[in-house]
Amino acid sequence: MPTRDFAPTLIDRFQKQYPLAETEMRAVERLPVKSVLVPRHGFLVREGDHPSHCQMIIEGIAGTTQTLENGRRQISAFHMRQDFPDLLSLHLEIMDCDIVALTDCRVGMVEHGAVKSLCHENPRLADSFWRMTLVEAAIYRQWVTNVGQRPAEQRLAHLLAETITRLELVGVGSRNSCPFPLTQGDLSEATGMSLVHVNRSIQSLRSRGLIELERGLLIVADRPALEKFAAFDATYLHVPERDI
Amino acid sequence: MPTRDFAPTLIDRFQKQYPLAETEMRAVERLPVKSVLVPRHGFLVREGDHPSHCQMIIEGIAGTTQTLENGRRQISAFHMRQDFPDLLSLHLEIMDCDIVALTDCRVGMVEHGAVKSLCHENPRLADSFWRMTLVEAAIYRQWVTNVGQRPAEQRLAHLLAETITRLELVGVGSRNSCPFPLTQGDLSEATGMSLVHVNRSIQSLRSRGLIELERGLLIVADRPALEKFAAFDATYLHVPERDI
DNA sequence: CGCCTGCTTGACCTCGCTCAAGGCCCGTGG
DNA sequence: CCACGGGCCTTGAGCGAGGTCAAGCAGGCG
Repeated sequence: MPTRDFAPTLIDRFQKQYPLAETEMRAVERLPVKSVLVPRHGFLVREGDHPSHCQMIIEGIAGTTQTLENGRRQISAFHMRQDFPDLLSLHLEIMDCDIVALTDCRVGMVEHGAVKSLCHENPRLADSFWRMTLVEAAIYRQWVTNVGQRPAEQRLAHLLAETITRLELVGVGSRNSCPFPLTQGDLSEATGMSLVHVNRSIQSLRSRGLIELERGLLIVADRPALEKFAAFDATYLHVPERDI
Repeated sequence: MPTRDFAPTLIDRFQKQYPLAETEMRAVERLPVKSVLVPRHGFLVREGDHPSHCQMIIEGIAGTTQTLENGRRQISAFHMRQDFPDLLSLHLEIMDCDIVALTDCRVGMVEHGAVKSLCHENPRLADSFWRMTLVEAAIYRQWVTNVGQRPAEQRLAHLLAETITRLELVGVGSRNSCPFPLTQGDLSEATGMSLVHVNRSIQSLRSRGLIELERGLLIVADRPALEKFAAFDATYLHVPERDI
Protein backbone atom coordinates (compact mmCIF):
# COMPACT_ATOMS: atom_id res chain seq x y z
CA MET A 1 0.00 0.00 0.00
CA PRO A 2 2.01 2.95 -1.31
CA THR A 3 0.35 5.63 0.81
CA ARG A 4 1.98 4.03 3.81
CA ASP A 5 5.33 5.39 2.66
CA PHE A 6 4.28 8.98 2.94
CA ALA A 7 4.30 9.68 6.66
CA PRO A 8 7.60 7.92 7.43
CA THR A 9 9.28 9.68 4.53
CA LEU A 10 8.04 13.09 5.61
CA ILE A 11 8.82 12.43 9.26
CA ASP A 12 12.32 11.45 8.25
CA ARG A 13 12.67 14.74 6.43
CA PHE A 14 11.50 16.74 9.45
CA GLN A 15 13.71 14.79 11.81
CA LYS A 16 16.73 15.99 9.88
CA GLN A 17 15.92 19.34 11.42
CA TYR A 18 15.17 18.31 14.98
CA PRO A 19 13.58 15.41 16.84
CA LEU A 20 9.83 15.56 16.46
CA ALA A 21 7.51 15.48 19.42
CA GLU A 22 4.98 12.66 19.69
CA THR A 23 2.13 14.99 18.86
CA GLU A 24 3.91 16.24 15.76
CA MET A 25 4.48 12.72 14.49
CA ARG A 26 0.87 11.82 15.10
CA ALA A 27 -0.26 14.91 13.25
CA VAL A 28 1.86 14.00 10.27
CA GLU A 29 0.57 10.46 10.32
CA ARG A 30 -3.00 11.69 10.32
CA LEU A 31 -2.52 13.70 7.13
CA PRO A 32 -4.86 12.45 4.42
CA VAL A 33 -2.65 11.51 1.51
CA LYS A 34 -3.39 10.39 -1.98
CA SER A 35 -0.69 8.41 -3.67
CA VAL A 36 -0.16 9.07 -7.37
CA LEU A 37 2.10 7.70 -10.07
CA VAL A 38 3.24 10.22 -12.64
CA PRO A 39 4.89 8.72 -15.71
CA ARG A 40 8.00 10.25 -17.20
CA HIS A 41 7.24 13.47 -19.06
CA GLY A 42 3.96 13.80 -17.20
CA PHE A 43 3.19 17.01 -15.34
CA LEU A 44 2.93 17.21 -11.58
CA VAL A 45 1.69 20.76 -12.01
CA ARG A 46 1.46 23.09 -14.96
CA GLU A 47 2.21 26.75 -15.36
CA GLY A 48 -0.98 28.71 -14.83
CA ASP A 49 -2.52 26.12 -12.50
CA HIS A 50 -4.12 27.09 -9.22
CA PRO A 51 -3.24 23.97 -7.27
CA SER A 52 -5.32 22.81 -4.35
CA HIS A 53 -2.77 20.21 -3.27
CA CYS A 54 0.87 19.96 -2.34
CA GLN A 55 2.94 17.04 -3.49
CA MET A 56 5.88 15.27 -1.93
CA ILE A 57 8.05 13.11 -4.12
CA ILE A 58 8.52 9.65 -2.72
CA GLU A 59 10.38 8.17 -5.63
CA GLY A 60 11.76 9.47 -8.92
CA ILE A 61 13.08 12.81 -10.09
CA ALA A 62 11.05 15.79 -11.21
CA GLY A 63 12.11 19.12 -12.60
CA THR A 64 10.89 22.68 -12.45
CA THR A 65 10.84 23.90 -16.01
CA GLN A 66 10.05 27.00 -17.99
CA THR A 67 9.51 26.98 -21.70
CA LEU A 68 10.33 29.99 -23.84
CA GLU A 69 8.42 31.27 -26.83
CA ASN A 70 11.03 29.72 -29.12
CA GLY A 71 10.46 26.30 -27.62
CA ARG A 72 13.72 26.17 -25.70
CA ARG A 73 13.23 24.82 -22.21
CA GLN A 74 15.15 25.47 -19.02
CA ILE A 75 15.15 23.12 -16.07
CA SER A 76 15.74 25.36 -13.08
CA ALA A 77 15.56 22.74 -10.34
CA PHE A 78 15.66 19.02 -9.75
CA HIS A 79 13.32 17.55 -7.16
CA MET A 80 13.81 14.18 -5.56
CA ARG A 81 12.67 12.02 -2.64
CA GLN A 82 11.38 14.08 0.32
CA ASP A 83 11.09 17.25 -1.76
CA PHE A 84 7.90 19.28 -2.09
CA PRO A 85 8.32 20.78 -5.53
CA ASP A 86 5.11 22.78 -5.37
CA LEU A 87 5.08 23.78 -1.74
CA LEU A 88 5.10 27.34 -3.03
CA SER A 89 1.52 26.90 -4.19
CA LEU A 90 0.51 27.06 -0.54
CA HIS A 91 1.01 30.83 -0.66
CA LEU A 92 1.26 31.76 -4.33
CA GLU A 93 -2.08 31.56 -6.06
CA ILE A 94 -0.79 30.69 -9.51
CA MET A 95 2.03 28.48 -10.74
CA ASP A 96 4.66 30.36 -12.69
CA CYS A 97 6.43 27.22 -13.90
CA ASP A 98 5.79 23.65 -14.88
CA ILE A 99 6.80 20.74 -12.72
CA VAL A 100 7.56 17.75 -14.88
CA ALA A 101 8.41 14.16 -14.09
CA LEU A 102 11.89 13.58 -15.51
CA THR A 103 11.54 9.93 -14.57
CA ASP A 104 8.51 7.97 -13.48
CA CYS A 105 7.58 9.47 -10.13
CA ARG A 106 5.67 8.29 -7.13
CA VAL A 107 4.13 11.21 -5.35
CA GLY A 108 2.02 11.82 -2.25
CA MET A 109 -0.63 14.50 -2.58
CA VAL A 110 -2.04 16.43 0.37
CA GLU A 111 -4.72 19.08 0.24
CA HIS A 112 -3.64 22.63 1.00
CA GLY A 113 -6.19 22.82 3.76
CA ALA A 114 -4.66 19.86 5.53
CA VAL A 115 -1.16 21.28 5.25
CA LYS A 116 -2.32 24.63 6.53
CA SER A 117 -4.00 23.12 9.58
CA LEU A 118 -0.92 21.06 10.22
CA CYS A 119 1.14 24.25 10.12
CA HIS A 120 -1.16 26.24 12.35
CA GLU A 121 -1.35 23.52 14.96
CA ASN A 122 2.36 22.76 14.83
CA PRO A 123 4.29 25.96 14.37
CA ARG A 124 7.61 24.15 14.33
CA LEU A 125 6.49 22.13 11.35
CA ALA A 126 5.45 25.34 9.63
CA ASP A 127 8.92 26.72 10.18
CA SER A 128 10.35 23.52 8.85
CA PHE A 129 8.30 23.79 5.68
CA TRP A 130 9.32 27.38 5.30
CA ARG A 131 12.92 26.35 5.73
CA MET A 132 12.56 23.78 2.94
CA THR A 133 11.56 26.52 0.52
CA LEU A 134 14.52 28.61 1.69
CA VAL A 135 16.96 25.82 0.95
CA GLU A 136 15.33 25.44 -2.43
CA ALA A 137 15.95 29.14 -3.01
CA ALA A 138 19.58 28.71 -1.99
CA ILE A 139 19.89 26.04 -4.65
CA TYR A 140 18.40 28.39 -7.23
CA ARG A 141 21.03 30.95 -6.31
CA GLN A 142 23.74 28.41 -6.96
CA TRP A 143 22.21 27.50 -10.28
CA VAL A 144 22.21 31.13 -11.37
CA THR A 145 25.88 31.34 -10.49
CA ASN A 146 26.61 28.01 -12.08
CA VAL A 147 24.90 28.83 -15.35
CA GLY A 148 26.10 32.42 -15.36
CA GLN A 149 29.76 31.98 -14.56
CA ARG A 150 31.16 28.51 -14.84
CA PRO A 151 32.61 27.05 -18.03
CA ALA A 152 30.94 23.95 -19.40
CA GLU A 153 32.91 21.21 -17.73
CA GLN A 154 32.83 22.71 -14.29
CA ARG A 155 29.22 23.63 -14.66
CA LEU A 156 28.30 20.06 -15.36
CA ALA A 157 30.58 18.77 -12.63
CA HIS A 158 28.95 21.11 -10.14
CA LEU A 159 25.51 19.90 -11.08
CA LEU A 160 26.55 16.28 -10.74
CA ALA A 161 28.24 16.93 -7.40
CA GLU A 162 25.13 18.64 -6.10
CA THR A 163 22.88 15.87 -7.32
CA ILE A 164 24.81 12.98 -5.84
CA THR A 165 25.10 14.87 -2.57
CA ARG A 166 21.38 15.52 -2.37
CA LEU A 167 20.52 11.97 -3.33
CA GLU A 168 22.84 10.58 -0.70
CA LEU A 169 21.24 12.83 1.91
CA VAL A 170 17.82 11.32 1.28
CA GLY A 171 19.15 7.80 1.23
CA VAL A 172 19.21 7.23 -2.51
CA GLY A 173 22.51 5.66 -3.52
CA SER A 174 25.64 5.77 -1.44
CA ARG A 175 28.64 7.98 -1.02
CA ASN A 176 30.30 6.88 -4.22
CA SER A 177 27.44 6.10 -6.52
CA CYS A 178 23.80 6.75 -7.16
CA PRO A 179 21.13 5.78 -9.60
CA PHE A 180 21.11 8.41 -12.29
CA PRO A 181 18.10 8.14 -14.53
CA LEU A 182 18.47 11.57 -16.15
CA THR A 183 19.40 11.80 -19.82
CA GLN A 184 22.03 14.00 -21.38
CA GLY A 185 19.14 15.97 -22.79
CA ASP A 186 17.93 16.68 -19.25
CA LEU A 187 21.41 17.78 -18.27
CA SER A 188 21.58 20.08 -21.25
CA GLU A 189 18.32 21.73 -20.27
CA ALA A 190 19.47 22.10 -16.69
CA THR A 191 22.85 23.60 -17.54
CA GLY A 192 21.81 25.73 -20.47
CA MET A 193 24.32 23.92 -22.66
CA SER A 194 23.66 22.19 -25.96
CA LEU A 195 23.15 18.46 -25.90
CA VAL A 196 26.25 17.91 -27.99
CA HIS A 197 28.37 19.93 -25.66
CA VAL A 198 27.03 18.11 -22.63
CA ASN A 199 28.07 14.88 -24.26
CA ARG A 200 31.59 16.11 -24.90
CA SER A 201 31.89 17.55 -21.43
CA ILE A 202 30.85 14.27 -19.87
CA GLN A 203 33.47 12.49 -21.87
CA SER A 204 35.99 14.99 -20.74
CA LEU A 205 35.05 14.51 -17.09
CA ARG A 206 35.26 10.77 -17.63
CA SER A 207 38.71 11.02 -19.13
CA ARG A 208 39.81 13.09 -16.17
CA GLY A 209 38.74 10.20 -14.01
CA LEU A 210 36.25 12.33 -12.09
CA ILE A 211 33.07 10.46 -12.93
CA GLU A 212 31.74 7.30 -14.46
CA LEU A 213 28.30 7.69 -15.91
CA GLU A 214 26.37 5.13 -17.89
CA ARG A 215 23.15 3.20 -17.99
CA GLY A 216 21.51 5.11 -15.25
CA LEU A 217 24.37 4.86 -12.79
CA LEU A 218 26.66 7.64 -11.68
CA ILE A 219 29.88 6.61 -9.98
CA VAL A 220 32.11 9.13 -8.31
CA ALA A 221 35.03 7.23 -6.88
CA ASP A 222 36.66 10.35 -5.50
CA ARG A 223 34.05 12.80 -4.29
CA PRO A 224 36.52 15.37 -2.98
CA ALA A 225 38.28 15.41 -6.35
CA LEU A 226 35.03 16.11 -8.17
CA GLU A 227 34.00 18.72 -5.63
CA LYS A 228 37.33 20.43 -5.86
CA PHE A 229 37.21 20.50 -9.64
CA ALA A 230 33.68 21.92 -9.58
CA ALA A 231 34.36 24.27 -6.66
CA PHE A 232 31.39 22.62 -5.01
CA ASP A 233 30.81 23.53 -1.37
CA ALA A 234 27.77 21.93 0.20
CA THR A 235 27.15 24.74 2.68
CA TYR A 236 24.28 26.07 0.60
CA LEU A 237 22.35 22.83 1.07
CA HIS A 238 22.14 23.75 4.75
CA VAL A 239 22.40 20.24 6.09
CA PRO A 240 22.11 20.27 9.86
CA GLU A 241 25.36 19.40 11.60
CA ARG A 242 24.47 16.00 12.91
CA ASP A 243 24.00 14.69 9.39
CA ILE A 244 27.35 15.66 8.01
CA MET B 1 14.47 60.58 12.08
CA PRO B 2 15.06 57.81 9.57
CA THR B 3 13.78 54.96 11.74
CA ARG B 4 10.34 56.49 11.39
CA ASP B 5 10.25 55.29 7.79
CA PHE B 6 10.49 51.67 8.69
CA ALA B 7 7.03 50.78 9.97
CA PRO B 8 5.07 52.60 7.25
CA THR B 9 7.24 51.04 4.57
CA LEU B 10 6.78 47.55 5.93
CA ILE B 11 3.08 48.05 6.54
CA ASP B 12 2.74 49.18 2.97
CA ARG B 13 4.41 46.01 1.85
CA PHE B 14 2.09 43.85 3.91
CA GLN B 15 -0.96 45.74 2.77
CA LYS B 16 -0.21 44.72 -0.78
CA GLN B 17 -1.27 41.27 0.36
CA TYR B 18 -4.33 42.12 2.39
CA PRO B 19 -5.60 44.88 4.67
CA LEU B 20 -3.89 44.64 8.03
CA ALA B 21 -5.83 44.50 11.26
CA GLU B 22 -5.26 47.21 13.83
CA THR B 23 -3.38 44.83 16.09
CA GLU B 24 -1.09 43.80 13.26
CA MET B 25 -0.23 47.38 12.46
CA ARG B 26 0.46 48.12 16.09
CA ALA B 27 2.69 45.09 16.32
CA VAL B 28 4.69 46.21 13.31
CA GLU B 29 4.98 49.71 14.72
CA ARG B 30 6.31 48.36 18.00
CA LEU B 31 9.19 46.53 16.29
CA PRO B 32 12.49 47.82 17.58
CA VAL B 33 14.39 48.97 14.53
CA LYS B 34 17.89 50.23 14.02
CA SER B 35 18.44 52.38 10.99
CA VAL B 36 21.72 51.91 9.15
CA LEU B 37 23.39 53.46 6.14
CA VAL B 38 25.47 51.11 4.04
CA PRO B 39 27.70 52.83 1.49
CA ARG B 40 28.00 51.46 -2.01
CA HIS B 41 30.14 48.30 -2.12
CA GLY B 42 29.57 47.78 1.58
CA PHE B 43 28.22 44.47 2.80
CA LEU B 44 24.81 44.09 4.39
CA VAL B 45 25.77 40.52 5.22
CA ARG B 46 28.67 38.31 4.27
CA GLU B 47 28.88 34.71 3.26
CA GLY B 48 29.60 32.62 6.33
CA ASP B 49 27.90 35.05 8.72
CA HIS B 50 25.43 33.88 11.35
CA PRO B 51 23.20 36.93 11.37
CA SER B 52 21.18 37.89 14.40
CA HIS B 53 19.18 40.51 12.53
CA CYS B 54 17.01 40.84 9.48
CA GLN B 55 17.23 43.88 7.27
CA MET B 56 14.67 45.65 5.18
CA ILE B 57 15.87 47.98 2.46
CA ILE B 58 14.28 51.38 2.68
CA GLU B 59 16.31 53.06 -0.02
CA GLY B 60 18.90 51.96 -2.54
CA ILE B 61 19.63 48.72 -4.34
CA ALA B 62 21.49 45.74 -2.98
CA GLY B 63 22.53 42.52 -4.63
CA THR B 64 22.93 38.92 -3.60
CA THR B 65 26.33 37.85 -4.88
CA GLN B 66 28.54 34.82 -4.98
CA THR B 67 32.20 35.00 -5.82
CA LEU B 68 34.00 32.12 -7.48
CA GLU B 69 37.51 30.92 -6.83
CA ASN B 70 38.67 32.66 -10.02
CA GLY B 71 37.37 36.00 -8.79
CA ARG B 72 34.39 36.13 -11.12
CA ARG B 73 31.26 37.30 -9.37
CA GLN B 74 27.63 36.56 -10.07
CA ILE B 75 24.81 38.77 -8.89
CA SER B 76 21.86 36.42 -8.47
CA ALA B 77 19.29 38.91 -7.22
CA PHE B 78 18.59 42.60 -6.91
CA HIS B 79 16.96 43.88 -3.75
CA MET B 80 15.17 47.17 -3.47
CA ARG B 81 12.79 49.15 -1.27
CA GLN B 82 10.56 46.91 0.89
CA ASP B 83 12.71 43.83 0.29
CA PHE B 84 14.21 41.72 3.05
CA PRO B 85 17.33 40.40 1.36
CA ASP B 86 18.40 38.30 4.32
CA LEU B 87 15.05 37.11 5.58
CA LEU B 88 16.37 33.62 4.94
CA SER B 89 18.72 34.01 7.89
CA LEU B 90 15.68 33.64 10.13
CA HIS B 91 15.73 29.90 9.44
CA LEU B 92 19.10 29.15 7.85
CA GLU B 93 21.91 29.33 10.36
CA ILE B 94 24.64 30.38 7.96
CA MET B 95 24.70 32.75 5.00
CA ASP B 96 25.63 31.05 1.75
CA CYS B 97 26.03 34.29 -0.18
CA ASP B 98 27.07 37.89 0.24
CA ILE B 99 24.59 40.73 0.21
CA VAL B 100 26.23 43.84 -1.14
CA ALA B 101 25.08 47.41 -1.47
CA LEU B 102 25.14 48.18 -5.20
CA THR B 103 24.27 51.77 -4.37
CA ASP B 104 24.28 53.58 -1.07
CA CYS B 105 21.54 51.90 0.93
CA ARG B 106 19.37 52.87 3.83
CA VAL B 107 18.36 49.82 5.78
CA GLY B 108 16.24 49.00 8.82
CA MET B 109 17.59 46.25 11.06
CA VAL B 110 15.41 44.15 13.33
CA GLU B 111 16.56 41.41 15.65
CA HIS B 112 15.59 37.88 14.76
CA GLY B 113 13.93 37.47 18.11
CA ALA B 114 11.63 40.42 17.45
CA VAL B 115 10.70 39.11 14.02
CA LYS B 116 10.00 35.67 15.41
CA SER B 117 7.73 36.98 18.13
CA LEU B 118 5.96 39.10 15.58
CA CYS B 119 5.41 35.98 13.49
CA HIS B 120 4.21 33.82 16.34
CA GLU B 121 1.77 36.40 17.56
CA ASN B 122 0.53 37.27 14.09
CA PRO B 123 0.38 34.16 11.95
CA ARG B 124 -0.85 36.07 8.93
CA LEU B 125 2.28 38.20 9.01
CA ALA B 126 4.36 35.04 9.23
CA ASP B 127 2.65 33.75 6.11
CA SER B 128 3.27 37.06 4.44
CA PHE B 129 6.98 36.88 5.22
CA TRP B 130 7.08 33.32 3.97
CA ARG B 131 5.36 34.46 0.81
CA MET B 132 8.01 37.13 0.28
CA THR B 133 10.69 34.50 0.22
CA LEU B 134 8.63 32.44 -2.22
CA VAL B 135 8.35 35.34 -4.63
CA GLU B 136 12.07 35.82 -4.30
CA ALA B 137 12.51 32.17 -5.26
CA ALA B 138 10.25 32.67 -8.26
CA ILE B 139 12.53 35.47 -9.38
CA TYR B 140 15.55 33.20 -9.01
CA ARG B 141 13.83 30.68 -11.26
CA GLN B 142 13.39 33.34 -13.90
CA TRP B 143 17.00 34.35 -13.62
CA VAL B 144 18.13 30.77 -14.17
CA THR B 145 16.01 30.64 -17.31
CA ASN B 146 17.13 34.06 -18.39
CA VAL B 147 20.82 33.34 -18.01
CA GLY B 148 20.52 29.80 -19.30
CA GLN B 149 18.44 30.32 -22.40
CA ARG B 150 18.09 33.85 -23.65
CA PRO B 151 20.50 35.50 -26.07
CA ALA B 152 22.26 38.58 -24.86
CA GLU B 153 19.91 41.33 -25.96
CA GLN B 154 16.76 39.66 -24.74
CA ARG B 155 18.44 38.64 -21.54
CA LEU B 156 19.31 42.21 -20.77
CA ALA B 157 15.90 43.43 -21.86
CA HIS B 158 14.24 40.94 -19.55
CA LEU B 159 16.32 42.07 -16.62
CA LEU B 160 15.49 45.71 -17.30
CA ALA B 161 11.81 44.96 -17.72
CA GLU B 162 11.76 43.09 -14.43
CA THR B 163 13.62 45.85 -12.64
CA ILE B 164 11.45 48.74 -13.78
CA THR B 165 8.36 46.69 -12.96
CA ARG B 166 9.53 45.91 -9.46
CA LEU B 167 10.61 49.48 -8.83
CA GLU B 168 7.27 50.81 -10.00
CA LEU B 169 5.49 48.39 -7.67
CA VAL B 170 7.24 49.82 -4.64
CA GLY B 171 6.72 53.39 -5.75
CA VAL B 172 10.17 54.15 -7.09
CA GLY B 173 9.88 55.85 -10.45
CA SER B 174 6.82 55.74 -12.63
CA ARG B 175 5.42 53.61 -15.38
CA ASN B 176 7.78 54.91 -18.03
CA SER B 177 10.93 55.71 -16.15
CA CYS B 178 12.84 54.97 -13.01
CA PRO B 179 16.06 55.97 -11.35
CA PHE B 180 18.65 53.46 -12.42
CA PRO B 181 21.82 53.74 -10.40
CA LEU B 182 23.31 50.41 -11.48
CA THR B 183 26.39 50.41 -13.67
CA GLN B 184 26.98 48.35 -16.78
CA GLY B 185 29.40 46.36 -14.67
CA ASP B 186 26.55 45.45 -12.31
CA LEU B 187 24.43 44.41 -15.26
CA SER B 188 27.21 42.26 -16.60
CA GLU B 189 27.53 40.47 -13.27
CA ALA B 190 23.79 39.96 -13.10
CA THR B 191 23.42 38.62 -16.62
CA GLY B 192 26.60 36.59 -16.80
CA MET B 193 27.67 38.59 -19.82
CA SER B 194 30.92 40.45 -20.31
CA LEU B 195 30.93 44.16 -19.66
CA VAL B 196 31.75 44.89 -23.27
CA HIS B 197 28.87 42.83 -24.50
CA VAL B 198 26.48 44.47 -22.08
CA ASN B 199 27.52 47.80 -23.48
CA ARG B 200 26.90 46.73 -27.06
CA SER B 201 23.60 45.13 -26.16
CA ILE B 202 22.41 48.30 -24.47
CA GLN B 203 23.29 50.26 -27.57
CA SER B 204 21.40 47.79 -29.63
CA LEU B 205 18.31 48.07 -27.40
CA ARG B 206 18.63 51.83 -27.64
CA SER B 207 18.79 51.77 -31.41
CA ARG B 208 15.70 49.58 -31.47
CA GLY B 209 13.98 52.34 -29.55
CA LEU B 210 13.16 50.04 -26.65
CA ILE B 211 15.03 51.84 -23.89
CA GLU B 212 16.82 55.01 -23.03
CA LEU B 213 19.42 54.60 -20.37
CA GLU B 214 21.87 57.19 -19.16
CA ARG B 215 23.05 59.02 -16.12
CA GLY B 216 21.16 56.93 -13.68
CA LEU B 217 17.84 57.15 -15.47
CA LEU B 218 16.05 54.40 -17.33
CA ILE B 219 13.29 55.45 -19.70
CA VAL B 220 11.01 52.92 -21.29
CA ALA B 221 8.57 54.84 -23.41
CA ASP B 222 6.79 51.71 -24.60
CA ARG B 223 6.68 49.13 -21.82
CA PRO B 224 4.66 46.56 -23.80
CA ALA B 225 7.17 46.74 -26.63
CA LEU B 226 10.05 46.03 -24.28
CA GLU B 227 8.14 43.28 -22.54
CA LYS B 228 7.23 41.67 -25.80
CA PHE B 229 10.80 41.79 -27.04
CA ALA B 230 12.05 40.26 -23.80
CA ALA B 231 9.16 37.81 -23.50
CA PHE B 232 8.63 39.26 -20.06
CA ASP B 233 5.49 38.18 -18.27
CA ALA B 234 5.05 39.61 -14.80
CA THR B 235 3.05 36.67 -13.47
CA TYR B 236 6.07 35.35 -11.59
CA LEU B 237 6.22 38.49 -9.48
CA HIS B 238 2.89 37.40 -8.02
CA VAL B 239 1.43 40.84 -7.60
CA PRO B 240 -2.00 40.62 -6.00
CA GLU B 241 -4.82 41.52 -8.37
CA ARG B 242 -5.84 44.79 -6.89
CA ASP B 243 -2.44 46.28 -7.66
CA ILE B 244 -2.35 45.49 -11.33
C1' DC C 1 12.95 -7.67 -37.07
C1' DG C 2 12.38 -2.88 -37.03
C1' DC C 3 11.73 1.23 -34.61
C1' DC C 4 12.50 4.67 -31.23
C1' DT C 5 15.14 6.88 -27.85
C1' DG C 6 19.39 8.25 -26.33
C1' DC C 7 24.41 8.46 -27.08
C1' DT C 8 28.38 9.66 -30.01
C1' DT C 9 31.19 11.86 -33.57
C1' DG C 10 32.56 15.17 -37.19
C1' DA C 11 32.53 19.66 -39.53
C1' DC C 12 31.54 24.21 -39.54
C1' DC C 13 30.19 28.60 -37.80
C1' DT C 14 28.93 32.41 -34.66
C1' DC C 15 27.93 34.74 -30.50
C1' DG C 16 30.00 36.62 -27.13
C1' DC C 17 34.66 36.96 -24.71
C1' DT C 18 39.23 39.06 -24.14
C1' DC C 19 42.56 42.46 -24.72
C1' DA C 20 43.57 47.08 -25.50
C1' DA C 21 42.90 51.83 -25.95
C1' DG C 22 40.49 56.12 -25.95
C1' DG C 23 36.84 59.36 -24.25
C1' DC C 24 33.82 61.63 -20.90
C1' DC C 25 32.37 63.28 -16.59
C1' DC C 26 33.17 64.67 -12.05
C1' DG C 27 35.51 65.31 -7.74
C1' DT C 28 39.91 66.75 -5.57
C1' DG C 29 43.85 69.41 -4.86
C1' DG C 30 47.21 72.87 -6.28
C1' DC D 1 40.63 78.17 -12.40
C1' DC D 2 42.91 74.50 -14.18
C1' DA D 3 45.38 70.00 -13.93
C1' DC D 4 44.96 65.48 -12.66
C1' DG D 5 43.02 61.02 -11.69
C1' DG D 6 39.59 57.61 -11.24
C1' DG D 7 35.20 55.67 -12.43
C1' DC D 8 32.46 54.44 -16.06
C1' DC D 9 31.22 54.19 -20.84
C1' DT D 10 32.57 53.27 -25.63
C1' DT D 11 34.91 51.28 -29.63
C1' DG D 12 37.93 48.18 -32.37
C1' DA D 13 40.15 43.78 -33.46
C1' DG D 14 40.89 39.03 -33.02
C1' DC D 15 39.78 34.70 -31.12
C1' DG D 16 37.73 30.69 -29.01
C1' DA D 17 34.10 28.21 -26.33
C1' DG D 18 30.28 26.38 -27.35
C1' DG D 19 26.29 26.21 -30.73
C1' DT D 20 24.18 24.07 -34.91
C1' DC D 21 23.58 20.71 -38.41
C1' DA D 22 23.96 16.18 -39.90
C1' DA D 23 24.82 11.46 -39.65
C1' DG D 24 25.82 7.06 -37.59
C1' DC D 25 25.44 3.82 -33.71
C1' DA D 26 23.65 0.97 -29.90
C1' DG D 27 20.42 -0.99 -26.95
C1' DG D 28 15.64 -2.02 -25.41
C1' DC D 29 10.88 -2.95 -26.65
C1' DG D 30 6.70 -4.16 -29.30
